[in-house]
Amino acid sequence: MVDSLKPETKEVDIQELEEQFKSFLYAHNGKVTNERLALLRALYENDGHFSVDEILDIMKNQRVRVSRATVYRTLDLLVQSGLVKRLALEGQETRYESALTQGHHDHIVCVDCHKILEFFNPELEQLQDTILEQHNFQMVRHVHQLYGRCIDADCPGKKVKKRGS
Amino acid sequence: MVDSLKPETKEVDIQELEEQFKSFLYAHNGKVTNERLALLRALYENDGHFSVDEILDIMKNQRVRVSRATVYRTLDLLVQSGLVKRLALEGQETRYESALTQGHHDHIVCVDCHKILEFFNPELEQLQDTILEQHNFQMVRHVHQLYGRCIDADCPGKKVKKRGS
DNA sequence: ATAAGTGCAAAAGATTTGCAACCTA
DNA sequence: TAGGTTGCAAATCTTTTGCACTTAT
Repeated sequence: MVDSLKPETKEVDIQELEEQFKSFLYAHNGKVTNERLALLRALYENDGHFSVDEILDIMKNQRVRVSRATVYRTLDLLVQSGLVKRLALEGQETRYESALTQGHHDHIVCVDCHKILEFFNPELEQLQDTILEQHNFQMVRHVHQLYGRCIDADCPGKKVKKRGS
Repeated sequence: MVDSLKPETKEVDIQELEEQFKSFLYAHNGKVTNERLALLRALYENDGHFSVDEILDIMKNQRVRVSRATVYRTLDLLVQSGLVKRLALEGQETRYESALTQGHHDHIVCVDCHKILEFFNPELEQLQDTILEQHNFQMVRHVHQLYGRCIDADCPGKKVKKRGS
């Protein structure tokens, strides 16, 4: 029986996350700055997959002054620390999401409206491990994205179809 | 029973491919030029996953004069026509491969030496269809890449390990 | 002839980097 | 105070585009 679950959702404590990030920084000779903590919070207090521009907007709305360069540099740190995941989708900018609010998952993307859904399927995960093993590889990570057309009424793709152009 | 096959290999006739491409061009008000045919041949007479730079090198070696802009423009046409596949791998340039010498397949990539292997697993394909269906999406395509470390002796990742750095 | 293709150089978009001023520890 | 961090602007890198010239049909 095939079941594609939504990834499990976890309660995360921002305080605890900050501690984790601080530990990471300490271990890497890094310093704890307002910009860094604010970016961590921006990604965890908002739910979604954000582009760098969107992150800059979020922070601006929260009256946090930060440069684009610092956002890029900090995102690298957050990804290295494992607290944030980088999502390279085809045909759009790189996006970032909190890594600990959800269990591991992959993505479904609508090619018309760019909506992003998440899925998790244990069978799939198992199959991937087996395949890599068969080829004598040690798994590091995987990229798995399903691109399709959603059936939502407000999806631009749908509208175009109706006009029959 | 899990079996991750190598994708089936097909014999392709370059002449026939050229006809296919010409038909595509004709149907799109496009013209048949030397540059376009040469690029089609470059990708089919060489086996691999090539970056734009590599394609330019191949063509230069074959004494075909073509500009980078034309390569980009022609690759778009070839991808649209279905004769060539575009491969967006993380951390490296976009690559292109012939689409008809092999059946559908996905990729395994070594994060150390960037070696690319191909695999095909029917169960995996089936699972993906089911998942997309469950989420009310119409499948368009998918991106599936397994990143790992290969065990080959000449892989740079291996060498680093030996020194124990 | 005429619409489309080509090369070139400039433009665009995303990300990285050098550097002087500025903070954390 | 010493070394890491920040912002800014300049630099990179990849891909796209405007335009005058050339070619396929």
